[in-house]
Amino acid sequence: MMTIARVELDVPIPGPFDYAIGDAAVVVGALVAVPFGRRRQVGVVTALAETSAIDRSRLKCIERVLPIEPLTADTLALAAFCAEYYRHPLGQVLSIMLPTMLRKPDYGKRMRAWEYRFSADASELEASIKPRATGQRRLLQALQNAEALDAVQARLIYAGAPRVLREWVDKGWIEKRAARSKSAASSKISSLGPAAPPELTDEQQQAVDAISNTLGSFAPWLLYGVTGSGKTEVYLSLIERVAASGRQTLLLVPEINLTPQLEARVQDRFPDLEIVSLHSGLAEGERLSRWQKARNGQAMIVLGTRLAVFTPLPRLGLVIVDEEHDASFKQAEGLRYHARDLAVYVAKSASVPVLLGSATPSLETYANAIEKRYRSTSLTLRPSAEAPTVEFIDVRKQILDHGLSAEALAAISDCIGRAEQCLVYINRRGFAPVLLCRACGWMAQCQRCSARLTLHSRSLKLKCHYCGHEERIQRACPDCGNQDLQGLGQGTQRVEEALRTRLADARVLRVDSDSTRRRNAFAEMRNQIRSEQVDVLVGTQMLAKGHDFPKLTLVVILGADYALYSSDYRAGERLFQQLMQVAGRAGRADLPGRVLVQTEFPSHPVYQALARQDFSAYAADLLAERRHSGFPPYVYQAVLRAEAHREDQMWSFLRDAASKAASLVDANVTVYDCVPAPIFRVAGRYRGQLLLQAGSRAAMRHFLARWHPMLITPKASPVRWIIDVDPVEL
DNA sequence: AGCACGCCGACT
DNA sequence: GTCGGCGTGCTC
Repeated sequence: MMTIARVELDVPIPGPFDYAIGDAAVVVGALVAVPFGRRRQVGVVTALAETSAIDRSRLKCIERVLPIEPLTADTLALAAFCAEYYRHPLGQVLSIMLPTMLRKPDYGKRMRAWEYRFSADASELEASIKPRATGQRRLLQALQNAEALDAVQARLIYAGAPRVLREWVDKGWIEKRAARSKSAASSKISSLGPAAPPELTDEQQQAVDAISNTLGSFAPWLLYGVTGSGKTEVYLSLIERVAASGRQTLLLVPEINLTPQLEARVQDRFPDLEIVSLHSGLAEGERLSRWQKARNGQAMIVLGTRLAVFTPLPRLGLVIVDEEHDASFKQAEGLRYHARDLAVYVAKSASVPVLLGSATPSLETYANAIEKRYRSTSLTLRPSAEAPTVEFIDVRKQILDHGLSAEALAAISDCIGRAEQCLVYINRRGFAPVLLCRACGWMAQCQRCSARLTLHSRSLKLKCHYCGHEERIQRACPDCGNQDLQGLGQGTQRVEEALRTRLADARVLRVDSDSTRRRNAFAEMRNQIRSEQVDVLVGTQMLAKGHDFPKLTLVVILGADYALYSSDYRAGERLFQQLMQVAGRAGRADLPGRVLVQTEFPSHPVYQALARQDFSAYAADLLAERRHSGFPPYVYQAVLRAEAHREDQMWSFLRDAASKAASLVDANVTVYDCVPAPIFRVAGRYRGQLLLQAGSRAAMRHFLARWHPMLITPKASPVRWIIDVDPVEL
């Protein structure tokens, strides 16, 4: 008779925690509410046992089993893999995987809706409220205004409402009764009817056939498809086949902004299939209900951002990762998982194919394809358009007007004259990246970070893009008093302003994370662009990804050179991917596209490769270089990142960790030096890092499994640290 | 991470 | 005199 349950909890200390099983029916995978310290938490039962290392008398009892199907062995295995591979506490991994509503100990308890109303004259109640108790007064008012007040509203009006209302009920001033249940408003948008599947091109058909042949077994695929070659059509055809056999497809996309668009397209194509999208912008209840639909097999297509990779899918038939090279598949904090890599794991454990699609595959995936560990298939033709022409504007001997060359301005003006649209791409938001004093060389610097403040002219503020700090623009240099401070360099705001003055009639729209912060702002802008209410777009990364604007024929790229100065060996790869992406925006439909790149280094290999639109040659060069200098994908990396308010504490932690690593004498692992992070200080914390490299994933896992526990101290350390496995940025 | 207990400064 | 700061200690 198993009497003890091992429970994983969302705490940063290593579990599991043992609990006595009362009379509850506890099974492995069950979600349980347990007392923990002075609070209650939801945990996941990972094992049942008869004995515990903890004294029986100290064991607490499981309070309740949440009314939800237990997690399956597959889901638990995925969590365990993540915890082990990414060196993250299992309880926290499980907590990340579950919709937040399931982390509440009272989930599914009969939360009968109560409502309150007066049962007697209000005067006695009114008199009882003390003059300063404003919350209680608001409650009273709400009771007077409405016939009845429900518990949820009451809580919103005043956080202390539950207690106060109980008191008033006890005193007999108000009464509590069950609320009449509101009928759930459900209005499903009816579809226009199935969109006719377009005829596949030969290439598309070949890809679909080849991949279809591997359905039913694990097979990783690279779908290398140039921009505009119709990768999505391949996805849809495959989804159709998979769904026809009663199986689910998991479709991962990089950006939340792309999900509604793709969701609409998929839904149009398959009006009879249940499709759910999962992303971080969802309300909690909504997320839970969609998650349930995925988990009970009702949803045939699950579309989502990286988090969706954790969705339990009982009848999984195919996994697709669109724009697989995109860095946003890698979570940058907490559990630093890579959704693309986990997608491969998920496909493998479900014995289904996984399709990684991109016009500029990551070098990891590309190397796998070249070396035949992955199968590959390509789409090289753009059925809807010719490849854009790429030209360079050498800005070395030019005077620029707010960063714009005369040629670029002329091209933009021409483009507008033809009633076509133009995109000015600059991957920097704000007005100018630096505020400089020409007299003494002072630059506006963030007090808490080793970073310069970016000038935002619209809001008249200086903002730190690392810690979010904002301050008013100084009138004069704090060092020498000079009143003539200048913004140096270009950001989206400055380019926007310059275009507005130079091209007075043009309708200019800026699209960056500042201008799209408002809810729905992005969707509105997209509609404006598509309905041709805009001539010139000024934007960052955000505009580069996957959007199809048929009237867009000219792309002007500014300020790309800065990436060439980066110390990160991946900068070249990322720049190329970005440039290819943004160049791909030009000239779809029947209008030829043109790309103008302003640069000081027109002959740099990255630009030459862009001009030839030749990913494979450039990738081959980069791979040769990586192999030669011993970088990924030929080695596997992990970084120990540490930060502390006191610099010396950060360094001593890192050095100690480095010497512990060295003490493990593992010939398969190289331990590098402790170095400062590229942004040494962020939000008042000093940051440093230690790089490790291993010849194989297994070697790294084995090493980390031994090393990681050595770093965990019994008591809280002033140093915050994390191991980043397979980092995408150093 | 929470959330407690515990021992020293500015205020109803 | 208290309210409240965050140092350190524990959670099956």
